[in-house]
Amino acid sequence: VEYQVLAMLSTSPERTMRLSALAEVTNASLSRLSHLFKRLEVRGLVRREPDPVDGRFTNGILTDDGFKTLAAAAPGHVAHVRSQVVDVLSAEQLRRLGMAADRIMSRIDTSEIN
Amino acid sequence: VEYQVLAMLSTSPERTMRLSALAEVTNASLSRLSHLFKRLEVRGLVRREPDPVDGRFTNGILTDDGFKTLAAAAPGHVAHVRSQVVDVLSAEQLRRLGMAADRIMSRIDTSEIN
DNA sequence: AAAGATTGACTAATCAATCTTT
DNA sequence: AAAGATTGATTAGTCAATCTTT
Repeated sequence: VEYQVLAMLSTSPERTMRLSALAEVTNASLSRLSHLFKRLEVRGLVRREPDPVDGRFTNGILTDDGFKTLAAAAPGHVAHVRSQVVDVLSAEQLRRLGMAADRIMSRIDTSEIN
Repeated sequence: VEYQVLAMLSTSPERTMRLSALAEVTNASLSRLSHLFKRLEVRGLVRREPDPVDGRFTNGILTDDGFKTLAAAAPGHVAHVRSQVVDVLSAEQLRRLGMAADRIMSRIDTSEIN
């Protein structure tokens, strides 16, 4: 999830995303994301800013250090996922795995009582 | 994993299995399983015994209390998994999901350097 | 030495309660 | 009140080191 957060931020405009949006795309709870983001912040990889438009939102921003750290980690991370997951399945199998996972996650999301 | 441990024990001869075997079927590390088993033991759901044949093994045994707890939890647990996973996919999709997961897990297992 | 298992320290995730802004 | 987020306490998982038995 830490990698996902850094990666999502790196491809976003201004390298910025709302924490609630990050929680949603990573399928993490808001509480988990808040703790996780704090750890990244302590390490200097991200920072927070209240949304100037709507103060309820908090914007997460990737720092230059965070971008460098992501860039350094990416090749190894991608290679690892490829060798452990992607290369083990056919293109068709991988597509079907993704579809099944999406179905299950959306079912869980809609049935949850918060 | 706690549920899996209780369920596996309940269908084993003498309601007994080696901890290393439990770790393998649940895809948990031996360390994780040891901690988890200790928690179940504190709750009185399982107990340990050294294997009389080979003292390196530890046998995990389901207690009567553990069996009752499992029996009480099973209907709800099964219904939940069914509604969140099984019922969301077709029989064919479910079979393919299982096969893909098995492939990935066995790849991870064989590439691991302990 | 190797296999099975355990331990303790550290890190991460969960859960419920709380706070802020709208 | 509702949405977004945070906090602190508890529980769980990880990692490396260690112990026991073969």
